[in-house]
Amino acid sequence: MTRRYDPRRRDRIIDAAIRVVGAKGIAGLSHRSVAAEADVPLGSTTYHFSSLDELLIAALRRSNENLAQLMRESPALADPAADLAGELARLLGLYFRGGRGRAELEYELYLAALRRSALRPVAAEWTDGMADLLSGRTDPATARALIALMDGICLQVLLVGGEYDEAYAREMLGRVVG
Amino acid sequence: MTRRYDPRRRDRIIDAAIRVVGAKGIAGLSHRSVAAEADVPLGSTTYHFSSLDELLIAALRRSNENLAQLMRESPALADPAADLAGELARLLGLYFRGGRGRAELEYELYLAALRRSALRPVAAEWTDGMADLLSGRTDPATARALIALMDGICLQVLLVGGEYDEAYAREMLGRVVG
Amino acid sequence: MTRRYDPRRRDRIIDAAIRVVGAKGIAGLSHRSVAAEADVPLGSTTYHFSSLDELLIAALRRSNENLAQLMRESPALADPAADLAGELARLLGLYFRGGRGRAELEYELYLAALRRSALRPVAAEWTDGMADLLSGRTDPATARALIALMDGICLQVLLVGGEYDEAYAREMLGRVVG
Amino acid sequence: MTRRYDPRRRDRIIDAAIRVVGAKGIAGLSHRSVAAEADVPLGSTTYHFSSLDELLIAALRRSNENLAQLMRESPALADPAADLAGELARLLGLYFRGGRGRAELEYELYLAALRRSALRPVAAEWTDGMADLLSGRTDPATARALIALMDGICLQVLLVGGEYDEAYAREMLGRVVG
DNA sequence: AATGAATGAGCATTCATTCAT
DNA sequence: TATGAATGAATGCTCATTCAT
Repeated sequence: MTRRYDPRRRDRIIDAAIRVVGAKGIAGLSHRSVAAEADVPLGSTTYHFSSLDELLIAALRRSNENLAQLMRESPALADPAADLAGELARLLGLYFRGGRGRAELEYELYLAALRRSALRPVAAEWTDGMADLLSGRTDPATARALIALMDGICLQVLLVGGEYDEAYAREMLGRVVG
Repeated sequence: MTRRYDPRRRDRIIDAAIRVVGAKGIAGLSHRSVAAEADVPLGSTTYHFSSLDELLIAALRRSNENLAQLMRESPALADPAADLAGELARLLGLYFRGGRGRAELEYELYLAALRRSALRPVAAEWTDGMADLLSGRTDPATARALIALMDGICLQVLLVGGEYDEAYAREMLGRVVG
Repeated sequence: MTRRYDPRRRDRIIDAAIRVVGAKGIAGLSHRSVAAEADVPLGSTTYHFSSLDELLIAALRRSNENLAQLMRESPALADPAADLAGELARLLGLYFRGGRGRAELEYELYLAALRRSALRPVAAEWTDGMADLLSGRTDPATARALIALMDGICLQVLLVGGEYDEAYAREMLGRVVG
Repeated sequence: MTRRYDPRRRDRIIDAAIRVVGAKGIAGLSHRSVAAEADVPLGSTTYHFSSLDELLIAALRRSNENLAQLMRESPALADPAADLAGELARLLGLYFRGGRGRAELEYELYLAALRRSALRPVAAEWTDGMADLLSGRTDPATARALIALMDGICLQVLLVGGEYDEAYAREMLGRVVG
C-alpha cells in the first residue's frame, strides 16, 4: 500500500464515523470499525483523532448541522408574522421524514453527552444555537422551553416507537409560546 | 467453596448492575464487572441472566421505580384542587436533589432504549405509568406533553450541565396544562 | 486447539517470563512474548496474571530463589568458626560462574523494583531473607552492610563489564565484618 | 510555521528527556514523549538523535554530573586530614536531601547500562571519575570498594524504600577505609 | 536542514462465551 | 444446579520509522 497524500481524509473519517454510529450505535464505534468504513489504515484514524472522544466531538458537531440547517433555512422561522409553533412542528415533521435512522443516529450522538463530559460543550453549542435562532421570535426562557419540549417529543417518538404527530406537536408548542 | 442456596442473589446482581452503570456507564457493564461488584462468581451472572440485555431490562425496570414512587407518593398530584404544574416542578426539584449522579444513571438506562429495542417496552411501561398517574388531572394528550416537557427539561439540565430551575419549570409546565 | 486442563500452566508461564527477560530484558516482556515462549494462548497469560506487574512479582520471587538457595546450602555460612567474608566471596564467585546472563537477568528483575513499587516488597523479602541468614554470624547493621557491598560489587561487574575478582571481594567484605 | 535556527535545541531535548524519565521512567521515553515535553516537532528529536539509545547516552552523561559536582565541590574530600568516610556519608545525605525522585531518576539511568551495552562506557566514565576523585585519599582497590558500598547503600534506600541513615553509612564506609 | 503526514506493528487489557466438572 | 478455568477476538492506544516536501 502506497502512502497517499489525502487532504480530505480527516473529513472522510468523520463521515465514516457517523455512518458507523448509524449502523451499529456508539457502542459499535471503534478505531477499527471506522477505519474499515472509511477505507483507511487503522493508524490513520488514531493519527487524525488522538482519542475516540475527539472523533465523537467532530461527529456530533457535524451531525448537529443537519437539523440546524433545516431550521436556519426556514424563512417562516424568522418571519414575525408566521405561526411559530406551527412552523416548528412542520420542521420536526420534515426532520422525521428524513428517516427514523437519521433522527435516531443524531439523537444518539447528542444524548451521549450525558455521560461523556467532553461532548457537553458541543451539546451546549447546539442548544445555544437553537436559542439564538428563536431569539427574534420569543424571550429566552420560552425559547429554552420550546427546545426542551421538542427534545421531549422527539424522544417519545424514538424511545417508545410511535409515529410523529404534527398536529399534537403544534398544539403543545403553541401552548408554550403562549 | 460451598455452594449456597441464595434466593436473593438475583436481586443482588440487579442492584450491582445499577451501581456499575452509575459508576462506569452502560459501556462499563459486563458480566465480569457486575460479578465483581455483586461479589458473586462470574458464572453466576451468566446463569441468572443469559444476556446483558436481560440484565439491563431488569435494571431499567428497577431504576424507574425511583421516580415513579416519588410521583405515586405525592398526595397533591391526585388532588384536583392542587396546582398540577407546581407540584410536578416541585417533584422534579426533589428528584434532582437526590443527586446528579442518580438522575444521570436513571436517564442513561432510560435513553438506552433508543438503540436497544429490547428496552423499548420497559421505557413504554414507564411513560404509560406516568400518563396513568396524570389521567385524573388532565387529558391524555396534555399528559403526554407534560411528560415530554419534563423529559426535555431534565435532559437540558443533564446534557448541558446547568442547574435545575424550579420556577422556570413550573411556569412552562403551567403553560402546557393550559 | 482443544481446551486443556493444565494445572502446571501458571508455573510454566513464570518460567517463560524469566526466559524472556533473560533474552530480551524487561522491556521485551509482554503478554504476547511470554505467551509465545510458554506456548500457551495469549488469553492464558492474562487469565493467570491479571497484570504484567503481577507476573513480574512472581518472576522476581522465583528468580531470587537461585542465589538464596546457593546461600542456604553453604554449611560454612552457618559455621561460626568459618571465615565469613571468604565464604561470601566464594559464593559470589560461584554465582557468577553460573553465567553472566543469569546474574544479569536476576539483577535486572531485582533492580526493577526501583521504579515499580509493586516489586519493592519482594525486593525487601529478599534483603530480609539474606539478613536472616547472616544473623547468626554478625549483628544486623553489619549484615545489611555486607549485603549492600555485595550488591555494589555485583553491580560494578555487571555495569562496567569487568571480571569478578574474588580476592578483592574477600578483602573488602572482610573489612566490613571487622 | 517558520523554521528557526535554534542552537540550544539539542540541549533542550536532553533536558526534556531527563524530565520524561523522571516522570514516567525509561519505559516511558519515546521520541513522541520527549518531543512533547521539549515542545519541539516530532521530527526534530529523530533528527538530532537518530536513536533513543543516543539520547539516553546524552541524558545519562548529563545526569551523572549532578552527584559528580557535589563530590567535586567538597573541599573535605580532597583534604588528607579530613574524615573520608564521614565526608562521603555526609555527601550521600546531601544527595538524598535533593529528593527521592531525583536520586531515583539518576539511578534508573545509571542502572540501565545493565542491559544496554551502549550505556556501559558512560557508566564506566562515572565510576572512573569517582575513583579519580578518591585517588588522592586512598588506594585504587579501596576506592572501588567505597564506590561499591555507596552504590549498595543507595540501592537499599531506593529499592526497599527506607530512610538514609548517615551514621550507619559513616560507620560502614569507615570500616572499608580501614 | 528540518518536519508534518502517514502507516503497520505491537502493546496491555477486557470480554462473552464455552466447557468440564 | 452452579462455577472456575480457559481462550480467541476485539479494543484503545502508542510507537519507530518512513517519506515527500
